[in-house]
Amino acid sequence: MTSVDEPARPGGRIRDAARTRAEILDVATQEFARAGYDGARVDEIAARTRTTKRMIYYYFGGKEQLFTAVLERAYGVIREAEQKLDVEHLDPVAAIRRLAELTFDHHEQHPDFIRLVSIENIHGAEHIAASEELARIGSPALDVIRRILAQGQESGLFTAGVDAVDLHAMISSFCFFRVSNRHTFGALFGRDLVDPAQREHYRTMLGDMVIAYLTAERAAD
Amino acid sequence: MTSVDEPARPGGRIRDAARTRAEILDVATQEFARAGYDGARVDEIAARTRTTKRMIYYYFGGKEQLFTAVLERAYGVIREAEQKLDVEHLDPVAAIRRLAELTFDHHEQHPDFIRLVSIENIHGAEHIAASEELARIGSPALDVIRRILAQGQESGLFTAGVDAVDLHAMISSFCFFRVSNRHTFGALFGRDLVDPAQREHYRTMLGDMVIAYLTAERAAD
DNA sequence: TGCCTAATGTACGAACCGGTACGTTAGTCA
DNA sequence: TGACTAACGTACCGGTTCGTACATTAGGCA
Repeated sequence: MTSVDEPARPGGRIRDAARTRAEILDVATQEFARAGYDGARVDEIAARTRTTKRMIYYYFGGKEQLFTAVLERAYGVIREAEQKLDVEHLDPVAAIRRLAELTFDHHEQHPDFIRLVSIENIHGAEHIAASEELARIGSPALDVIRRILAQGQESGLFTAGVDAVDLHAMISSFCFFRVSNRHTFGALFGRDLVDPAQREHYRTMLGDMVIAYLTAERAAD
Repeated sequence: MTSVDEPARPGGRIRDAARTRAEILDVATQEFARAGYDGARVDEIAARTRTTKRMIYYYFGGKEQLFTAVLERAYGVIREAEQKLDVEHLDPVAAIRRLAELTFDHHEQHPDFIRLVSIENIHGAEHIAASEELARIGSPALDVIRRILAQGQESGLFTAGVDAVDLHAMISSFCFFRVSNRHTFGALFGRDLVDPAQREHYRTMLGDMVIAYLTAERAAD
C-alpha cells in the first residue's frame, strides 16, 4: 500500500525502521487476506519482505499482534476516507445516495479489507476487542448519516423513525456482501457480482433501494 | 445435527457406517465453523467423535474433502428448506415479504452455515468448484422469486425490470451480513445485530426495504 | 458355522511452523 | 573516533498436525 520501491542496495544492510515496519504490514495484509489468519504463514510474510522473520517479532511481538496491527491500519484507511466525505451541501436525497455510492466504491476498491473483516468475524472480533485503538475510533460516516437523516426527516422528505446505525448496516450489508460473497454467489448462481460491466447497475440498485426505503410510506408499528 | 445419541456400548466395538459418517460430519461442521478451514484440527474433530481420525480418512479421504462434504450437507439443508417454501398462494407483495422473512429466519437459525460460507469465500469457493453436487444444485428460492416477481410485474404492483437473482442478492446480503458481521459490527458500533430484542425490528426492516424497492417509482435508465 | 471383507483401532512419522537464542552491524552522538 | 544501542540476520528448537502403515474385529452371507 505505502511501500516505497527502493532498489535493494547490494552488499549493504539498510536500516530504516519505519520502512521495514510498513513493508511488513503491507505484505502481512496481503498474506492474511489471501489465506485467513491460520492459513497465513509468518515465514511466507517474512520471505516476501526485504527483511527477516526476526523483525516481525521485533516490531510486532507475534502473529496475533501482527494481525491486530494489520486490522488497525486497514480500519484507519477507511476512517480517513470517511473523513473526506463531503455530501452535506446536497439535499438529503442526493446526499444519502452519494454517501451510499461512496461506500459502494470504497468496498469495491478494497477487497483485501473486506476479507480481513470477514476473517476477523470468523474469530469473533477478538483482535478488535484487544485493540484500544480500534475500540476507540468511531465512524465518521455514521455521523454524516445521522445529520442527513435528521435533516431529511425534519423536512418531511424521509419517513420518520429510521435509525442511523440501521441505515449504515443496510448500506454496508449490500456493499460488503457483493464483495465478500462474490465467489460462492458466482459459483452457485453463475453471476459475478463484481463484474465491471454490472458495476453501474448494482451501484444504482443500491441507491434506489436506500432511497425507496427512506421515502416509502409505512404502516405504523 | 442428525446424530443419534446412542449410549456408548462398553466393551463392544460398534459397526455402523452411516452413523459414523454422519457423526463425523456433525462434529466437523462445528469445528470448521468454529475455527475456519486452517484453524480446524482433524485431531480435534476425531476426539469429539465416538470414532478415530483413521475413520475420517477412511470415509472422506482428507481434510479438504471433509470440508467439501460439510459444505455439501450444509447447502443441502438450506435447499430442503427452500423446497418447502409455500408462499405463492399469497398476493405478490405479501409473498415477497414472507419469502424475505423466511430467508431471515433461516440465516438466523443457522449461524454455522453462514460461517462456513464466509470461510468458503475466503478460499475463493474452491471447494464448491470441486464438488459436482454443489455445482449442480440450483436454488429453489430463486425459482419462487422469479415467479412472484413476474406475477407482481404483470399486475403492475411491482416496478418493472427487477431481476430475480439481483433481488435474491439483496435479500441475502441483509440476512447474511447481520449474522456474518455480527462481531465486528457489534465491536465497532456497539450494537448487536442478532440481539433477540431487536429481531422483529430487523425482520420488519428487511421486508420494508424489499417492498419499498419493488414498489418505488424510478427514473428510467 | 466358518469365512471374507467392510469397518475400525493403534501407533507412529515426517514435515511444518511459530517462536527464540545468540551473534552482528549500521548509524548516531558524546 | 570510539562507543553505545537500535536495528538486523542466522540458525535452530520443540511442539503440532496431517496423514498412513499395520493390526484387528464385527457381522453378513455362502
